[in-house]
Amino acid sequence: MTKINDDTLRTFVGYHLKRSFNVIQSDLIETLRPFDLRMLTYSALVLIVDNPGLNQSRLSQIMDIERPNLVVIIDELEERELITRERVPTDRRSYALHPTEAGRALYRETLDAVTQHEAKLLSGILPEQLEQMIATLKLIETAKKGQA
Amino acid sequence: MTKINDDTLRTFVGYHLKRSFNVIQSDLIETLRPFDLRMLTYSALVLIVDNPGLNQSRLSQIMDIERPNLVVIIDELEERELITRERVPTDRRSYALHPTEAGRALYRETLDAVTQHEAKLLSGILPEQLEQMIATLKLIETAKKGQA
DNA sequence: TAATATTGTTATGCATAATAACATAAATCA
DNA sequence: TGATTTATGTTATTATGCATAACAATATTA
Repeated sequence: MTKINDDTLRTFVGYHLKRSFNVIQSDLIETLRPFDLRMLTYSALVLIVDNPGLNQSRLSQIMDIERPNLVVIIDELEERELITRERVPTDRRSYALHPTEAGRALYRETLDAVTQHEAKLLSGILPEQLEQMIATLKLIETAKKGQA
Repeated sequence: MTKINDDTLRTFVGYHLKRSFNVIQSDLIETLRPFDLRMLTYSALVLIVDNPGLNQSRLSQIMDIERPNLVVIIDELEERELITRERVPTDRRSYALHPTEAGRALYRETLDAVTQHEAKLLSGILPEQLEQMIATLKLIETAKKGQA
């Protein structure tokens, strides 16, 4: 079983990001499965609980997805009665998104589970090291705007 | 335009990884577009050039994708005559994958382009900082195996 | 008031990824 | 050796993530 050489791809930061994200993503998917949530429905739920009243346009912006893709996510959360869509009197085009009590309860449960799973997965890494990495990731996140 | 609060999601390393990877991925997709390559076809091409003779089973392993998903990728590279599938005499089940001269030429072109684009995108970040981050990313990558 | 922009939506397509089932060939084992 | 198990590549199918075009309803602006 000869070892395969991926040195060329290893010269790319994106390759490392992708591979490590895959590890965390797999863990997260398994963590969310018992709650019948996908990554995007979970993210949306958290953001709605933390920002009650926001509309779909703003939510799609912060989630970095196109508005059409958010519709089905909101549909699902609404159908499960985790959130509500409420007409805004001052702008009848948009809906204000609010969590239901069930939504807030699920939020608390999942937050606990996700936090613990990630902590366990990353338990072998020093907190300072993770903090430093996050600082660099933030720089990358804003790199697009920063440069021409 | 009220600012949206994503502090909860910011407590997760995976959230930062995802967002920063999106930035790099967008850049990479644009970089590869002129060469008519997607991320996966590009990765496969690089790995075949760097490891001539490997088979699809091994390639799918290193690429962290299922074998069925690799088939169409290899089909595409073969149809464009960038690689060849050659029967292995000692194991007639598998194919040895080899780059053609055109495949090696495209490899060189794209390697240049991708390297330059990533360097430009990350030009505002100190090399030491990137190196430190990569070291941490490698730890995450192997975290799954490391823990129970 | 007329033209333009925004919000949510439907429809559609592409890319990534996972699983089941299968034919062919190799390896194991009993 | 022959029977069973395993490995490789493949087809088919499905789920998910993500992007664009086009549209109705409403709001904004010129």
